[in-house]
Amino acid sequence: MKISHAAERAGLPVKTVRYYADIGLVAPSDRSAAGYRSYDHATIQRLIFIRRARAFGFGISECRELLGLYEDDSRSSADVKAIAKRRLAEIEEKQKELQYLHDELAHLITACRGDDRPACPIISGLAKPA
Amino acid sequence: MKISHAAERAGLPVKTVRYYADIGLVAPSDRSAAGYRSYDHATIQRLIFIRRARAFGFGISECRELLGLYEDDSRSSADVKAIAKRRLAEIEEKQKELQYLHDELAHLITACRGDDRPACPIISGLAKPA
DNA sequence: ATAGGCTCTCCAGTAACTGGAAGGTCAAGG
DNA sequence: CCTTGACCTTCCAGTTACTGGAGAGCCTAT
Repeated sequence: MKISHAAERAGLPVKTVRYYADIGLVAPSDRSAAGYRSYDHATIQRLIFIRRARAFGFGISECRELLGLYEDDSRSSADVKAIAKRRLAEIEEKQKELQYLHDELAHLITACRGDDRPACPIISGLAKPA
Repeated sequence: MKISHAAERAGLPVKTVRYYADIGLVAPSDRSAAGYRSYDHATIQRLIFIRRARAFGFGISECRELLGLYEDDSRSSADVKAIAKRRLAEIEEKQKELQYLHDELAHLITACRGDDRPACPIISGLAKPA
């Protein structure tokens, strides 16, 4: 299967599939005589796996780790769980941050009349000290 | 006031202050004979404004817009409110996304026994179709 | 006079792609 | 047989918002 087909199956842009090959994340299963990348079923599965892991916010290096575990039939589920838990903690951290931003910004917006006069609590709020 | 002093007052790394000067976001108020950047009170206020806006997640180009409004005494508060609202919507979008990720990942983690056996719902969950 | 602590500019690298240019390959149609 | 068009290839540059480092200049104190 040539790259555009494989990319479509995996739900990724062609450019990205090529990129993953370049950085050695998912190598094509073969190359045609003309040098065309060729992808078989297992390789496409790997691409799908990566797409989903990325969608979960795992970075490329974490994807590499996870892919290793995915391919390794003798892995322990504890290894995977550890990585996932780390990621979950990061997500929760980010959620707290966002909640804080949200509340403060919403507060400023509520305080702003939004008319054609210059007085604006948003601007003053941003200009404040630390 | 030389750059390190100004950076400290503004709560930014020196490198960043120099960077902001390079991209024309906050120019130093003056240059010494030796070419040293020099920052006065108003300029430092601008740096602080930017730091806070960045902390709110506004991108550099939005900061540029906001800074323009900050400096413009004849601005309407409506202009500022519009930008802030856009940003708030983005934050809320991101929050929904994160919530979804959080729940799905937490679900997978709960389902995983985390022992030394290979069976792992996290891995299978990531490998699943679309 | 020299040591240290500033400062300057410029270059390169980060994460994870994305876009584009220049050129090779392949099947179908005229 | 030739051309057209849709593919494919590689490589280079740009994106965001910095950050680190090299090499060199400046300034103050001892």
